[in-house]
Amino acid sequence: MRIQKDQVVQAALSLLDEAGIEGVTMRKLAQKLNIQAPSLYWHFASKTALLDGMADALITPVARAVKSRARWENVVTAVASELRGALLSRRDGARVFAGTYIVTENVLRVSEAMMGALRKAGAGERTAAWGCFSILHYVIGFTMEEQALDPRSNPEPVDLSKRRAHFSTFSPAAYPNVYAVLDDIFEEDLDARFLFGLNALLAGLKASL
Amino acid sequence: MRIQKDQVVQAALSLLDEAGIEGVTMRKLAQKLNIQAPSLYWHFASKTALLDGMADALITPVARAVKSRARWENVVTAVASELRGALLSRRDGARVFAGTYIVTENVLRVSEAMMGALRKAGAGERTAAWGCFSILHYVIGFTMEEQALDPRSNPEPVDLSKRRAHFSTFSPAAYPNVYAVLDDIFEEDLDARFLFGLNALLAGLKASL
DNA sequence: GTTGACACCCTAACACCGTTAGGTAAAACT
DNA sequence: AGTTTTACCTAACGGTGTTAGGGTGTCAAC
Repeated sequence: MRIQKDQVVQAALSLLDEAGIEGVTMRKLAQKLNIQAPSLYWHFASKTALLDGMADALITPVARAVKSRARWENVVTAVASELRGALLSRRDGARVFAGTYIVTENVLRVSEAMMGALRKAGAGERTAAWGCFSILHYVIGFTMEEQALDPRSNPEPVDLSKRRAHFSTFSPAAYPNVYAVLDDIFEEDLDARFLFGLNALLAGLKASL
Repeated sequence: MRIQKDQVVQAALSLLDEAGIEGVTMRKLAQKLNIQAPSLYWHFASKTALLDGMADALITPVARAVKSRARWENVVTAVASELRGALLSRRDGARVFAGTYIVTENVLRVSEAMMGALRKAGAGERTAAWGCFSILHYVIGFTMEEQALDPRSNPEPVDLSKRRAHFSTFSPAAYPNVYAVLDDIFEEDLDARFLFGLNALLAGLKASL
């Protein structure tokens, strides 16, 4: 065995960081591994399968060491934050993950940790299942948008003043409420914004126990 | 004017329904309009610009007739549901929307409606702004996943029994909580699931007013 | 010690992609 | 009538995922 599947995935993730999701091509990846592009098809049936492998590798660290002793809210928050962190750890990571639909041991482990916490909190089957998915959807949606605005992902970083200037091309009279909260729309503390929504979701779920 | 920008977008959306997001190519779109592919560049500077136009057209109907007289929770729920409906109205609609980052009148109108409702409920600037985005992220995350499993989007519809069978390849002992709530994971009433998460989020926001 | 299987990689090529350069006919404006 | 603008054209470039079919080294079995 000269090259293993896992090495290909690692090289692909490294390429992802360098070139972004659009720059991950079979030829460039092959070049990184000092082989020819068609040889990659020995390891992966298709590029989609490769992206699935990348997505799976991306979330491998999540919920690895989940301490179920903690209070259930803290467990859920920790897992959600770890997932966000994992997606953010690579350029376009959220896009890669959202673009695939995989059911692997890693995905199950994350779900298990979250559903376990919810059930421990006294949630019924339905509340645990749907609540878990609601949280995951929020995390993915948030992180995708967060990363789309990340300067690292964008060829030319969108600076804040330009975005505000673009907003000014619209009539303030037509969108009074948007203008009223403009400062908070452009707030850059994304950790705080993430936790705000997550806590709201969590509080809502807690109320329906 | 033989062909207007709007006609191109409409044809592109029609092509999207027929061929999916991967099937939307400049050549196929040109064929649909009885012109040659490079001519499309007269109307759009790039394919990305075209996709932006498609995303914008997709959400045009949302929050068109929002009755701000209603109770604020109902306004938020209505706008969120309309957004989900708009994304679901076209094959891969959520993927198209999530793949772009646009700030247009249509986007502002949706935000305005939602933030207006939140502020009317007594939310501070920050709660209104961040709460609005939390809801939008949830809607997009949910709808993306919903549509990824939609038989219409998938070449070969993933049937339920196969997905359950795939789950059985994993050890129930390792994932007891997942197995305990399996019936609810596979519940097919997606309207109910959507509203479940939305209501939780809404309840959480209400508590922090 | 030869044979065969298998793992891993190769070259060549196909059909398709987004995009650019440069030209052309018709319509609109002055 | 002359000029500009609009809306299209052909030809072509460099890139994409993927397939077909062939090679070469390693390692076990006879």
